[in-house]
Amino acid sequence: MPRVSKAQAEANHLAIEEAASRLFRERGLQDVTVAEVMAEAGLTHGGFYTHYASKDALAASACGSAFAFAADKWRRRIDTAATPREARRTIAERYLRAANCDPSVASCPTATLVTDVARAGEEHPIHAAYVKGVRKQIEMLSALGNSGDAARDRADACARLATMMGALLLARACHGDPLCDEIAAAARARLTADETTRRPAPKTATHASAKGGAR
Amino acid sequence: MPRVSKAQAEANHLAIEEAASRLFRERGLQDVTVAEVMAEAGLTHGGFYTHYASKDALAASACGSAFAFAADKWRRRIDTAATPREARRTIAERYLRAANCDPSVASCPTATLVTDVARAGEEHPIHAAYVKGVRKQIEMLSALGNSGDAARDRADACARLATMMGALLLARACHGDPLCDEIAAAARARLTADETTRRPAPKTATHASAKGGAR
DNA sequence: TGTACATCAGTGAACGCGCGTTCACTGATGTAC
DNA sequence: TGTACATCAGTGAACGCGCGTTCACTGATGTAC
Repeated sequence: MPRVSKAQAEANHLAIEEAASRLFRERGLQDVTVAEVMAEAGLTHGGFYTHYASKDALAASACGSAFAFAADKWRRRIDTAATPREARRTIAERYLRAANCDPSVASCPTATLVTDVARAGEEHPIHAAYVKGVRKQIEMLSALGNSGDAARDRADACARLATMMGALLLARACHGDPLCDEIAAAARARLTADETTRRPAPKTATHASAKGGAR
Repeated sequence: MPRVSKAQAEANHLAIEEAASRLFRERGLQDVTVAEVMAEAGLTHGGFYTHYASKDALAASACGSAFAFAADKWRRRIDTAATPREARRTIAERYLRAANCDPSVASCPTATLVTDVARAGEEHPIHAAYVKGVRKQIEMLSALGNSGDAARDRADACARLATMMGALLLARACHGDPLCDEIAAAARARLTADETTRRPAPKTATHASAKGGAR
């Protein structure tokens, strides 16, 4: 069986990365073994090192893939939404839908990998991939803002992402308890509430709607 | 050195639990070994099992301790604050202060243990301890609400906690990048913003302030 | 197009190491008299 | 109060097991002629 065609080897590489992307998000970096990832890809563990230099390198690569996949999903939601506000709401609703609150399901890498990345430290190859992915998400959400103030839109995007992933993680950890649904529902409600009622300050209520960013 | 006085044994037990509470929050359940916890408590690993049935049992117990300690801290902030609103703001500000955004520092168990608990599953002894701790935090925040609507106060508390711990985790994972400070600052600003400008609906603006809950 | 051979993706056994847990042992503690 | 002895908190070596990584080997692939 050894020596597989170049096309097959490439397909195997993709299968390994996809399996890793899902498994790492389902169970974390440490609970998933190299052998498991390889088995999931239909291979044996020995061949792993012809594809990646180490498990850490796979983690970084798979993290990047997971973010790319998530960004595509967000992009599609944005493109099909009628307005930026609808896009923001749809993204939040989908993010916090009940299915994602099951901790055994692989959901957003921002949430599922956050402690792994924090603990791994800045030198770990996954750190750069993670930060890049988060930055992209903040930029995407920020571009959906319509306060007319770019800095404000960006701060809103940061807070939104924090609320989304914080609620998702809390709900997942509380799965099996009524708190799970309660937290997810509260965050969904907060994130889809009519944001126009939240005024920047006593400043210019008309200014914002006049310059109104993305449409 | 064997056979230590009952008082000393009790002190050792406490030292083990305190070391575990801190280490688990700093580095997670899996990155901390039983031997490390015991060494931190000034003991050798062999004696561990006279104190706990297993590492999992220690994790559950230490989780409970961490939450109890956190609740005391919140309680003190509430008691010294002039108003519930000031208490809410102080708690959020302290929660997201720069020092806590260093991932090598043990901060709130809600944040630092969330993925460990989610992955451990509902049968793991830590699950009940964690959910109980989160419930208590939500209740404390909820009691600080002043919308005049208990259900609304509680939903606000859920969303607040999600934003707080989501931002803390994101900042910790992005430590070393400008995003770290940006996210923490954005969440602090959001959580300490003048909440009275955020109206429930076009409903009763006076109704809420009239019944106004905690004072 | 056909043949000979070097390459190298994948296999599966093995190596090292670390960690949770167990266990025989120790000797100060605390109790029974 | 003093003495004899059972208890048991703590020690440190050892056991099992799992996992990341290595390596000799295989045989189809792909290339050189």
